Amino acid sequence: MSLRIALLGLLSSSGSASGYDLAKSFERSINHAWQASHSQIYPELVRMAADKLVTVEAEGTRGRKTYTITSDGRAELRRWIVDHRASGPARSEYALQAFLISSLDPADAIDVVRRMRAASEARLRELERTCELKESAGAAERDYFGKYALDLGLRQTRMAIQWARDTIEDLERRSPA
Amino acid sequence: MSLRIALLGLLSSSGSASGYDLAKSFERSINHAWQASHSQIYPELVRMAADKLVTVEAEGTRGRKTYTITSDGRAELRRWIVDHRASGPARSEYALQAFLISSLDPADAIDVVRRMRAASEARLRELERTCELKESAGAAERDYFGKYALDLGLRQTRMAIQWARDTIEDLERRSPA
DNA sequence: AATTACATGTAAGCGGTTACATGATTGT
DNA sequence: ACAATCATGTAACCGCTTACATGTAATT
Repeated sequence: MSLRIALLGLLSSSGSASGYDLAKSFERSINHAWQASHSQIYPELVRMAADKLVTVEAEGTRGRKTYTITSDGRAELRRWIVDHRASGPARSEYALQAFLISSLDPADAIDVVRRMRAASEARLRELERTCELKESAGAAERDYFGKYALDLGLRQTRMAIQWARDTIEDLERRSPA
Repeated sequence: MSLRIALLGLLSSSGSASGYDLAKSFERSINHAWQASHSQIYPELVRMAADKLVTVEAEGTRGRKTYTITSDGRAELRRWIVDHRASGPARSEYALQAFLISSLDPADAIDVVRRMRAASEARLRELERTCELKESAGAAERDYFGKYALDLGLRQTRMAIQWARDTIEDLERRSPA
C-alpha cells in the first residue's frame, strides 16, 4: 500500500502530474526513501482513479494523462500517515553486509568495508548536490516537502561513513598485516 | 538471493542448525538487518541442499533436520560478500514517513514525529538489551559475528532519535501553537 | 533523416507474507 | 489431560523487477 501513499504524497505536493512525471519524481525527488518504476506506477494510478483517490483532469499530447489528487485522496493520505505504525526494522542490504563481514578474514573484510565507505561517500555527494539544487531553485520557498527526508538521508549517510571508518580501524587493529 | 546468503552466514557462524533454529536466529540475532519466516526458510534450505551448499548431517527427533554448511557453501558466501555491489538506497518506511510529514499540518506532523521518536527509543532499548546479553553470555569471545551489525544498528537508531528531536523542534518553531 | 525524450501500457517471474495444515515432545 | 513449544511443510496472494511492446513529438 506504500506505493499508493507515496504517489498521493507526490501528487499532494505537485498539484498534478502524469505517470511519467511521477516516475521521474521517484528517481529525482524521493529516490533515497522509495523507488518505483513506470510499470508499477501506471496500473496503480488506474486503480487509484477507480477508487476515486485521483482524477484524470486532462489528456494532453502523446496520450499524456494528467492526474490530480481528490479530497478523498488527501483524506486517505492523511489517515495513512497519522495512523500508520511502521512495521519494525527494514530489510537493509547494507546491514546484512555489515552482519556478514565477520565471516571473512580481516583482509577481505577491510576491502568490503572500504567499498561500503566509498559507496556512502558517493551517495553523500549526490545528496549534497540535491541540497544545492534545492537552494538555487526557487523551490526553497514552499518546498518544505522533502526537506525533512533529505535531512534524514544526509544524517543516515554520514553515520554510515563514520561507521565504516571506525569499523575499518577496528579490523586493522585486529589484523597485524 | 539475499535470503540464501543470510542463511549461509548464520550456518557459517553457528556450525550447524535446523530450519527452526534459523528462523529463530532471524528473530533474535539479525532481526534488525533481515527477516525471514519459516515458510520461506524451509523450501530454501531444500534448494540449497540440492545445490550442495548445505548438507543434512543428522535427522533428529520430531523430524528435525540439522543442516551444515559445505565448503561450496562457504565459497559461495565469501564470493557474494566480496563481489556484491549493494543496489543503491533501500526502501525505508521510516524515510517515506519523513518525506510525507510536510504534507500534514504542523500539529499532526508533530504527533507523527513524536511517535517515530518513541518507536526509535523503544528499539534502542531493545538493541542495548541485546548488547548486555552478549556481554554477559560467554558469547563475547568468538562472537564477533554480529558485532559490527549491532554497532551499525545502534548508531542508526541514535541518529533516528536525534533527527526526530530536531525535526520536532523545527516543526514547533514553525507552528506558534 | 535519425536520435532522443516523452508517454503509456502488458506479462513473466521472483521474493516475500499470511494463512492453512500436520504432528511429536515436554512441562504442568 | 492440556497447553506450550518444537518442528516441518504447502498454497494463495501481493508487491516489485525486468523485459517486452508501441507510438508521438522535439531536437540535431
